[in-house]
Amino acid sequence: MATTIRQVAAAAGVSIATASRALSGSDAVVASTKQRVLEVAQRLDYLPSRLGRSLATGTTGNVGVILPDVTNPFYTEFLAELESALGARDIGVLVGDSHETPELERRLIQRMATQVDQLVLASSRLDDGDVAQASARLPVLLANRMLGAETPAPATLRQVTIDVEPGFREAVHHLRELGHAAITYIDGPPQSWSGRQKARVLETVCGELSMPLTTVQLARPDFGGGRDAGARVLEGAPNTTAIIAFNDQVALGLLSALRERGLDVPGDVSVVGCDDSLPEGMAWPALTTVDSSSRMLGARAAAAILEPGAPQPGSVPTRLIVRASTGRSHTAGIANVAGREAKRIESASAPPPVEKRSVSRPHPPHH
Amino acid sequence: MATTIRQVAAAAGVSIATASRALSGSDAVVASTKQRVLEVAQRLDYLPSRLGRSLATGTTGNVGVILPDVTNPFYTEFLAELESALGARDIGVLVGDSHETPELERRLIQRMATQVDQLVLASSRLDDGDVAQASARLPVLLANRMLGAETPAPATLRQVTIDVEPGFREAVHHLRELGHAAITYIDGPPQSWSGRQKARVLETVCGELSMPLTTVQLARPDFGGGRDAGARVLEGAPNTTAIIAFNDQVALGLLSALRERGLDVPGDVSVVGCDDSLPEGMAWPALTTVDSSSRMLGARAAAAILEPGAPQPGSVPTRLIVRASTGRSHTAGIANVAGREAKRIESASAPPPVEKRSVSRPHPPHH
DNA sequence: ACGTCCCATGTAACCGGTTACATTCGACAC
DNA sequence: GTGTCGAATGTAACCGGTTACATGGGACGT
Repeated sequence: MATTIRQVAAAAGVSIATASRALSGSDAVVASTKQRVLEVAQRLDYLPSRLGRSLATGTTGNVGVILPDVTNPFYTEFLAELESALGARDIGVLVGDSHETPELERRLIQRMATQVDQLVLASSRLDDGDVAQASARLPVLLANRMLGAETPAPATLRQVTIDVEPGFREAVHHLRELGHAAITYIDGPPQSWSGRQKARVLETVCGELSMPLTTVQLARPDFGGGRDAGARVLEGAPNTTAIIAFNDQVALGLLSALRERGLDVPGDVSVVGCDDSLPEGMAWPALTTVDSSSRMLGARAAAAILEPGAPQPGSVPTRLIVRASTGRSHTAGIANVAGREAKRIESASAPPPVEKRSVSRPHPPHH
Repeated sequence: MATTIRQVAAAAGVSIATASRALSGSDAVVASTKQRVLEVAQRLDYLPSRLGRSLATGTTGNVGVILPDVTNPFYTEFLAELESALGARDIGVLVGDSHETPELERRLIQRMATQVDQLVLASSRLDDGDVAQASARLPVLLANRMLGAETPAPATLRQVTIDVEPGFREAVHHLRELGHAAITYIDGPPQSWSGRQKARVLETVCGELSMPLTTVQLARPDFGGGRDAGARVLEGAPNTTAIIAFNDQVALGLLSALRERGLDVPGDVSVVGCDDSLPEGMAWPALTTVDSSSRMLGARAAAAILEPGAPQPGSVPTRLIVRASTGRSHTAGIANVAGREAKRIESASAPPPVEKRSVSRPHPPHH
C-alpha cells in the first residue's frame, strides 16, 4: 500500500492536520516543524493522493476532453496544445473518443462528469439540448461549435470557435480571379457544426458572385473520405475545375484521387484545403489552404480553462494561404483529359512520364 | 451541488447501505426495494461519484497512458485502439504527452500515479531504473519497449512489443533481390528502444549478406525529420539506391525530399517504410513497408490490461508488404540524375513531364 | 409454542485527504 | 502574579461512496 499522510504525521510526531498544512505549502506552521515533516515525507516516498484531495476539496485538477476522432490530426493537434498548456499547470487530461457518435459522447460525459472539474467538447456531435444538460452538471467548454441562437446558453457554458468566414470568402474570390466559373465543396459529416459554417459562407459568397456551388457530403472527414468523394465528383461532374475541401486530410485524399486518374493539379483542377495542418512537402503540389488552426483553438481553450473569470473569448480568425494547388484553369475541366491523353500517346518517341507509368502498375490492395 | 447517495437513500426511505447495494447492481436486496431506489435515483438524476467510489474501493477505473508525442500517428492509432477497448469496459483514460523527454514523463507519472489503476508507457524514454521505480508504485505496462536483460523486472511490470525482426529481415532480402548493393537506414531518436531493435536487425542481416549499411540518426521521427534526413542523405551519399525508414512518416518525408530533387521512386531510389500506417493512396508511389502495426499493439495492450491474470503476451509479429516504392535500380543511383536531366532537355519537342515543371516553380514558405 | 436460522436491512468504520474549530502555551502588559 | 491575546498545533467532522458486522423479524421444524 502507498504511504498516507497519517503515516507521515506519525513518523514526524505531529498530527495529520499539521502534516497536511506542512505539505500543502505555506500555511501557519513553524519552519522547523515544516522542515521535519517534509523530510519524513521525502524519506517515506510520500505522494499525496489526488483522490483524497479531490474528495475533500471538491476540485479534481483534471479536465475531460472529448473528441470525435483521436486519429484525426485536427483534433490531435488541438489536444496536443491543450494538454501541454494544462500539464504545465499540473492539470490532468482525461480523453475520450466519441467516434463521431452522440451515444458514445453521452456515455463519455457520464464517465467523466464526477472526476473532472470541467469538460471540453471538441466539435461535439450532441444536439443543443444534450449540451445544455451536460453544462447543467459541470462547466463545459465547447470548442469548434456553438449553440443555436434559440438555445439559452447556461452560465457554465463557454465556447471557443474558429471564424471561417474571412478565409473561405478569400478562397472563393481567389478561385474566381483565376478564372474558375463554378465551385464544388466537399463538406464534412452532417453533424459537424463547422462544416455547416463553411457551407453557409460558401453559399453566401458564391451567391454574391453568382457562381454555381455544388456540395458533396462526406461520411468521415479523413483521407479515405476525400478519396471517395474525389472519385464521386470526377464521375458525376467531369467539368469540375475548382474544389474546396472540408479539411486538409480530405484535400489530400482528393489530390490522391485526382493523381490516380492522371489529372494535373492545378492545371486541370484547383484544390483548396482547410486547417493548414500539413507539414511542408506533405501535399503535392503544396496545398492552398485556409489556416483554420486547431493548435490555436487548443491554445484558446487552454486559456479559457486557466482563466475562468476571463470574458467570453473571441473566435480565431482565418485567412487564405495561397500555395501551388490552385491556378488558372488551362483546360475546360476534367472532361478534356481523355483527349489530351490520346494526344500524348500519339507522340510516340518520348518516354512516357514516370508518374503516368506508375499509375497503371497494379499493386496489392492496402490491408 | 450534485445529488449524493445519501439524498437518494433519504428520498427512498432506506439506509445508505441499502441504497448503495441497490445501485451497485445485484446484491442481496429485495426486488421491490431495489426498484424503488432505482426510481428515486433516476428521478433525482443521480450519478455516482467515481471519486468516492475509487477512494472506498481502492480501484479507480482509470488507466494512465503516456506517449512521447500525441501528434504522431503511430501513437495516435495506438491510443485510439486502447481507448476504444478500455472505454467499452467503462475504463477511463488519462493521457499525457512527454514530448520525448524523461523529465516530463516522470512528472506525468507522479500526477497520474494516485488516480489510475495502471500505467501504460508507450515507447518510454525513461531509463530502466526509473521504469522499475514506477512499477514499484503501481502496475506498469510497457508498450514498444523492453527492459534490458540485466534489470530485474518487477512482478507488476509487463511488456507488449512488436517483433520487427522478420519484417526487417524480409525488407533487406527484398532489396537485395532487386539488385541493391547497399542500404541506408534512417533511424529514430536515440532514446527509442524500437529504433535500436530495428538498427540491430539491419546490422545482423546486412552482416549476413555482406551488404554495407549506413545509419542516419534522426531527432524527431516525423514527416519533417524524414525530409531533413532525406536531404542529408542525398547530399552526403549521392549513390544511395535503397533507404529504409524508421517509420512511414519518415518515409513520407523522404519521398517528399526525393521528389523535390526530381528523383524517381523506385527508378532511382527504393524506399521502405515501417508501420503500414498510411491509408491507401497517401504515399506516392504506394509505400513498401513493414507492417509494424501500432493498432495491434494497442489491442494487445488493452488485452493485457483487461486480463490481468493472462500470461505475458508475446510480441506482435511483422512482415514486409511490397508495394510500389521499391524496384530494380535502373540508374547507378542519385548521382546520375543530373546527366539524365540534361538528356531530356535535349529531346526538345515532347512536353516536359508535368511533375518536373511543378518542381521548379517557387512557392511561398510554409508557415 | 419455542428455538433456530437466514435474509433483508441498518449502523458505523473506513478510504486519504482538508479545514473549521478547540486547545494549549508562551509572551507581554498591567 | 494574573489576565489577555495570538500563534502553533491538535481534534474531529466532512467529502461520497463501500462493506464488515450488528440487528431484527419471518419462516420453518419439532
